This record gives sequence, structure tokens and C-alpha cells, in this order.
Amino acid sequence: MEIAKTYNPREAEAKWYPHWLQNKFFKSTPDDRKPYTIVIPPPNVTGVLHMGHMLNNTIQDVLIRRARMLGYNACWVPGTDHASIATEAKVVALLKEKGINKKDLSREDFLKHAWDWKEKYGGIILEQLKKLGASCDWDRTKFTMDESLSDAVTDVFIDLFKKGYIYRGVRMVNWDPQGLTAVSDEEVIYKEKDSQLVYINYKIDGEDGFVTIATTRPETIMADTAVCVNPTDERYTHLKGKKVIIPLINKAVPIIFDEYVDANFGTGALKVTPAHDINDFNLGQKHKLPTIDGLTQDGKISEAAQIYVGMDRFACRKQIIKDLQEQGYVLKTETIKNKVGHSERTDAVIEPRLSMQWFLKMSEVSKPALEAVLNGDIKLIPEKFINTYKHWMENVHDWCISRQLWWGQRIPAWYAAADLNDGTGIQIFMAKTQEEANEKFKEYYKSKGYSDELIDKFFQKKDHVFQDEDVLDTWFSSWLWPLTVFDADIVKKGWDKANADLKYYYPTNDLVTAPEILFFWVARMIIAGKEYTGLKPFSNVYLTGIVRDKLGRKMSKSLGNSPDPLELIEKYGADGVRVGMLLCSPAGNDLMFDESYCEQGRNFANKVWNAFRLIKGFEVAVAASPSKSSEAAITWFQNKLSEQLEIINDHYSKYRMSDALMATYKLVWDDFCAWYLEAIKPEFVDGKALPIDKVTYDATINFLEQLLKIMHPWMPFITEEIWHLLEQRTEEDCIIVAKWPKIGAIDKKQLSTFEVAKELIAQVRNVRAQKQISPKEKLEVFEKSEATHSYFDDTVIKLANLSGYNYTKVKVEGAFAFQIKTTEFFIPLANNINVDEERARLQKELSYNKGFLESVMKKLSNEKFVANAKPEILEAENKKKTDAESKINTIEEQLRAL
RNA sequence: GGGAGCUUAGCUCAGCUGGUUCAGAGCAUCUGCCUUACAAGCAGAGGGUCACUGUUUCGAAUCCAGUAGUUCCCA
Repeated sequence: MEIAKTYNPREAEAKWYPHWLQNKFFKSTPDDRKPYTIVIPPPNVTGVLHMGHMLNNTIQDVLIRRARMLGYNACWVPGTDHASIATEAKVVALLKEKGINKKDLSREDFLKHAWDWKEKYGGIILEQLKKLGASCDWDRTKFTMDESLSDAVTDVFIDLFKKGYIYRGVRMVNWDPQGLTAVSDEEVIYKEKDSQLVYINYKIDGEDGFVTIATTRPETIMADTAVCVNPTDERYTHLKGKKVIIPLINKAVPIIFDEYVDANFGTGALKVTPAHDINDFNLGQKHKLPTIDGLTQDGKISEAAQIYVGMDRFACRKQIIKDLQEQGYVLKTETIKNKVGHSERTDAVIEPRLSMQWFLKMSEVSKPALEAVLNGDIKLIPEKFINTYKHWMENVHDWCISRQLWWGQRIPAWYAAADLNDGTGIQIFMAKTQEEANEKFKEYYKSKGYSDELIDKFFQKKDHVFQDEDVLDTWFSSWLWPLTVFDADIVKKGWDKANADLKYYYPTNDLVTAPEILFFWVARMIIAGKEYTGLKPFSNVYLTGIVRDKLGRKMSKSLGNSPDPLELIEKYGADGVRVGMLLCSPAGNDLMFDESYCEQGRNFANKVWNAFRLIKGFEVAVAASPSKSSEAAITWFQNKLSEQLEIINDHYSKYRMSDALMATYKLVWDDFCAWYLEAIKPEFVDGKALPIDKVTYDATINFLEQLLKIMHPWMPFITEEIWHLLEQRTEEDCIIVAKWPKIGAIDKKQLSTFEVAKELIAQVRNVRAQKQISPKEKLEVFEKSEATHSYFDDTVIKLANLSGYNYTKVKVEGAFAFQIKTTEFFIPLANNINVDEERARLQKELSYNKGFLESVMKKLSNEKFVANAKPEILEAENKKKTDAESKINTIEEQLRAL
């Protein structure tokens, strides 16, 4: 059978993924093995696969595949997130294209469109993950708005409300006038902008003179309800009890005094607009000022402003500056830099706005979550994020959980009049259905002593008991993810009655996610986990970096600097891309991605392929026994494999993915291909390869199989492909479910002996290169030593192409001489010795060694060093001294001999 | 404005408790090779005042302080 010279990833990928699925290798059900669980950070239904997902999911797949091979019952739960704002924005935009305005639709109709959209596009990203090789248990795929998961979200809301953690209040929120919803503090991105600071004169009421205020938001002056100055500011003390007149609308507002105002900023006089600034709001509360909302929810000037009504806030800003200037109210304007908040989702400028929202009180519930990380019960990798986490959790703000949207879980709060006689007041009850809400209100009214007749009459009217219009923040459903993917009824039943799945898989093992959502998601999952099970949701949180381009810019659609992951897979193969991603991904640090890493990954796959090709091509001679050189190579590689496997396992245990990968890469490429295979490769005689003996062949196949297993988590496809090409195997005998290799005995001494042999071989090759001697011409080596033989002699003879490896007690004249450690070697070179060149080389070596000796002597002659250094260090220094001295002696002798 | 991190070869990064396997790896570069597994390869080689300044120490890439640059988080 002809095997292709270069590896073709496409074929293997098309073959093995379906094969794994068919054999249900990704599937997990509880059994008596130990579980190893990962829940996927559910990608957004609006998303398509980007480089961040690639990185994140490759890491998860590597972890889960290795765990599977280690014998754990590995379970990787996939799913998606409904992404309230982003999805609603997409659907609204799509409808708009079709000429449909959201406002013209009923809630039900809109949701129908949204579900259609989700069904059509929501699964794209999961399909793309399959191309990457992701070994998720697809039967467990969940969506944050699945009926059962949504139900759990509502249950949690009601439960937390009962516990007193959820409250409703007027708050200054970050309002997105485009998305028409409040967004959380975390969803506001502050960008530095040039802004006009306008100095406006407010006339003092009843006397001549002005107070000048400075503002970047002149369009809100109509909503001013005071001007505030610092009580210690002498410029203004005479204004106590006075009023000023707001220009254009000629309205008098009081001058108030408060320490809050910085006398040094602007003019030291601050316009107070409680409805449009959080600090002004606080001032307003303190000084009992009225609140005027000068803007509508979509960012236009409101009726309350009296003028410019209906004009857009930014258009109005321009216009009002112009008008104020014309009427002589503007003292001056200057350009300053300030940070302006933008909506993460719509990029609209955030408007601080007073509105009625639902909040979750965080101070209590966050305590166990902070504790879990601080005491090490949950590990953050890398550890530096513990600081960040701690800081956030200790200064945590209440969480605004309501969103003025339709796509999401509707808040289960129901409202009706408190007083049935005149229909005034508002009473609120939590309920999951209209019927349940009605019952609660009936009971309530009865308890208040209203007559049955009155109550019946009330309930005959339509919409008497109505539900809150808002939905919950998406994170309010995804914080339950590790719980509800296994048991959506956990909130109702409690941990003690949790189903078998949850009891088995929870707490999960590892969570792999981006540091950007440490608070949004990770912290809140810990809170929910602690609240509903008393347990942590996961043991380790691996925080990946941000994928950036070569120039360090974050990869984004708008910059167009992100390669399409699927195209990369097409070009380099899934294995190549996986290796490429992880070669450049230190934990928690950003990675500067470049396609050349994928090329390196592809090259590696090809190297592995060709190693297989070589081995597969061996002709086996059953009767032959292994040569000494092969025997030595086999024992050496056995040791090497064990040594490196131990290192690789250790890297994994510390989540040092790129180190584990690099160790694997070097073990395969350098140790196995460049050294081992070259050492055992049969020689060519008369243009034909000699057959290989059975012992060496079996050992080699065994090594390759072990290496394939070690490579499998990184390169699932090529390893599975070769696994099956090596021999005829049953359907179920797949590498994906093979056992992870065990570490054998490690003979350190032999490993270091081989290192000397390698150095010797390199020296011979080096001499050839320098003297331009063909690799085909055999050379001879003499070792000056008392010994007559060492273990790797034959291996050296083969790899360096020697005619003989000899031992001598005296030095060899007229030969190229060199040293490895303290041993002297000679290569007779007939007439090839250039005396001047040799002298220069030896002189250079001599002066290096003299300098080295000098630095050692400096230490040893230092009394304080001898007195303070640890004994083993002192010993090492002494050995350095004697070694250097002997080297210097030898070199000097060689020089004399020239 | 407050806090955290980073700065080591051309690039991307390792360097745990201060001391020869401490100045490393991979890629890139240069030189020589189409040696019948692999040119997506083989064999060699070059390349760094460990950001800067100072401190502690017998000894500092490593500890400490300051400076500069840079990134992130919070307001």
C-alpha cells in the first residue's frame, strides 16, 4: 500500500469525528468511575466561531481527552447562551430589514420571530466546534432558555426574593438609549473622548452679576434644580440663600453649599441635575432637591425640559451652545478629554437615568464565594487573578438584574392595586403564572377585609393583575449553568434531593474561560453554587488570555484582523491549528497569534506522519536479533519516554499547557525522530534497506503507540488515523479511549551518558562540516580513557558514521582533539589539520577556561563566601575548580603539541 | 484619580524557594546538504549589559525601592 508523502488532514477529520460519535465515545453517564467534568462557557447564540472560542475550546478538549484516557468518566457539557441584548438587537435589525417595526409587534409575536432566529442561527457555533474536534457530549446540549432552565431561573428569582436578597428600587442606572434598556456597570465601556467644556453664566436672581458654571452637558441645563458650590470657597460665600436663573428657560434654582464640589475644577460652581448624573442625584437626595427628567428613554429632549422638546440629545447639545452663545450666556468653551461610557452591546453613549429596576443585594451572598477562592478551595489559574477577584468581591455593588427587553426570562413579579376601593397603590406578588398570581392577590384582598363581591368585580376586569414587562439579565440565567445543565429542578428540590447526574458530576472539575468575565460569570456561578448546594461549582478556573494579532491589537470583527478559524482549519488541518493555538498560549497572558504557529503545527503533524511512514515501511526479519546499537537505543528511549512523560504530566497538573505541548513536541521530534529512529533505522546495502529485527520492530511500534497516546489530546485526528493504520483494529479499539501511558523506571545515569554520546556525535558532525568531509566518509574516534567500552559505542558509530570507536591511554598525534566534560577525544584527520586554525581555536578555549577558573577562584578565596555558602554549593565550586584546572592543562598540552 | 500585572535573543515565551547543567526553548535568521520517512526536511552556526537607576547580599534576571514604557481592572 502506498502511503502519501505528506499528511492529508481532511480525510482523517472527515473519517474519525463521525466514527467517534457513532461509537458514543463522547457520551457520559454516571457509573462507578471517578467523574471529570467541564461545562462549556456557553457561547452566545448570535456568535460565530472566533479565535477566542478556538483557544478556549481547544484547551477544554485537550483537558477532557486526557482525562478520558486517564480513566475518568469524562463529561464535557456543551450549550449556548441566549444573550438577551445582543440577540434582541439582531432580531430587531432583521425585522427592520423586512420593514417590520418591533413596536408594532406584540410580545408573543416578537418572541416567535426571536425563536425562529435562534433555531436557524443559534446552533452554528456548536457545529463549528465539531470541526475543531471538540469531544462534547452532544446529547447533553443545553440552552439557557430551554424550558426547564428558564423555569429554574424564575425559581431562583422567587427564592431570592423570599430570602430578602432581591429588591426593587429607583436607581440611577446605565441606560442604553439605543437598546432601550438598563445595562450593568460591567457592560459599560469607558472611552476617552474630546469634549467641549462650556462655561455658562447663570444670572444671580435679584441682583447684578453671574455665577459661571462649567459643563460638558449643556443640553441638560433645563433639568437643573440647583447650583452647588463648596462652602469654603470664598468667591461664593456671599451668595448664601440666593438663587440663580437658568438661561433660556429663565427658571430660578437655589444655590446650595456642599463639600462635594471641587473648588479647583472648572469655576468651582457645579450645576446640579439629579436626573442625569449619579453624583448630582446623590446631592439632590441630600439637599432634598426636586428631580426633573429632561430626556426621554430614547435619548431625546423631554417635555419636562420645556424647550428643544423631541430633539436628539447630541443635536440639542450643538444647538443649545449656539443659542447660548448668541444670547451672550457663554463665557468660553474649552476642549477637555474625559471618559464617556458606551454600551458594550450597541456602542451607544450611556445615559445615566433614573428608573425602577430590580436588584440583587450582593453583600451577603458574595461572602462564601470570596472565601472559597481565598482559602484555595477554588483555584484561579494563574494565581494573579485572586487579587482582582478579591478586590471586586470586597467592593461588590448590588447587581441590577432587570433588562427592558423581551428576549429572556420574564420577571415573575405581578402588580395590582393595593387598595380595591379606589384602585390606588401597588401591591407586588411573585408568581410563575397568571393563575397563581390571581390566587395570591385574592388571598391578599380577602385578608385585607374586602368583600367577595368587590374582589369578584375587580377580577372581572381585564389586566387587573399584570406582570412586570422586563426580563432578567442573561447572567442571571448563566450563573446557574453548572447546576441546571445537570438538574434544572435543583432550586425547587434542594441539594439533598438533587438528581443522580448532579450528584455525580457536581462540583465540576475545571472551568476554562476568559478573564473578562471573571465577575460577570465566574464569581456569580460561585455565588449561586454556594447558595443552592453549599458547594463550589468547580475546582479550578483556567483563565485564558485574549487572542491578539501580531501587533498586539485585540482581534475583532470591526478591525478585520481576525482570521476565520474554519479557513485556518481548512488550510492547516484541525490538528495543526490546535497545536498552533496552544504553542503561543501562556495561561492568563494574552497571546499574539500569528498564522505561522499553525504552520508549525501542520509541519509537526507531517513529521509524525512521516515517522509513521518510515516505521510502516520496515521489513521485519523474525529470526534476527537486535544489534547492540539498537539495543542501546531502545533502553535509552524507554528511559527518555518515562522521563519526559513525568515532566508532561507535571505540566498538565499545573495547567501549563504550552509547556506540556512543547515537551511533547520535542519528545516526538527530537528524541524519537531525530535520535531514536535514526539509531535503529536499518542500513541500506546495494540500494536496498536491510530488514529490521523483530525485537527492535516491536519496541518501536510500542514506542510509537505510546507517543500517539501522549499526542492525542493535542492532535486527535492524526493520532487516531495512524493508530488504525498501524494495525487492523476493532471499531471500539480507538486511541480516543486508549489508556494514558504509565511512567516506567527512569535511569538518570544512562540518560546523562547518552547526552555525552550525543555531544560526541555532534562534535564529529561539526568537524565534518568544518573540514568539508562528506557524511559518507567514515571517520575514527579515540577516547582517552582507562575504559575499554561504554554502552553507547555502537550507537555513536552508527550515528556519527565511524569506522571505529577506540580507547587510548595516550594522546593521538596529528589528530583533531576536543573535550567533552573532562574527557579528551581525538579524530585522526590525515592531512586535514590546519595548525593555525587549531591554535586559534585552542587559544580561544583556553582563555575562556582561564577566565572561568578565575571567577571560581574569586569566590573560593572570598572568606565570607566560604563561611556563608551552603556545603553543596561549596562542593560544586571546588569541582568546578578542579575540572577547569584539568581542562586548562589538557588544552595547554595540546597547544604545545601543535 | 485608585489598584494589579508585565518589560529576558529579531518574534513568542520558560526561568519555582537568590549560587554551572543560569542566561534557556520554539520559531525566524545564516551556512552546508534533494543522505530512498519527511525540503512542511536533515546537519551545523550565530544571536541577549535579563527595561533603567540604586539598595540588600560573599553572590541578583531572581529580593527591596524608585524611574520609564506598556497592558488590564475599577471609578
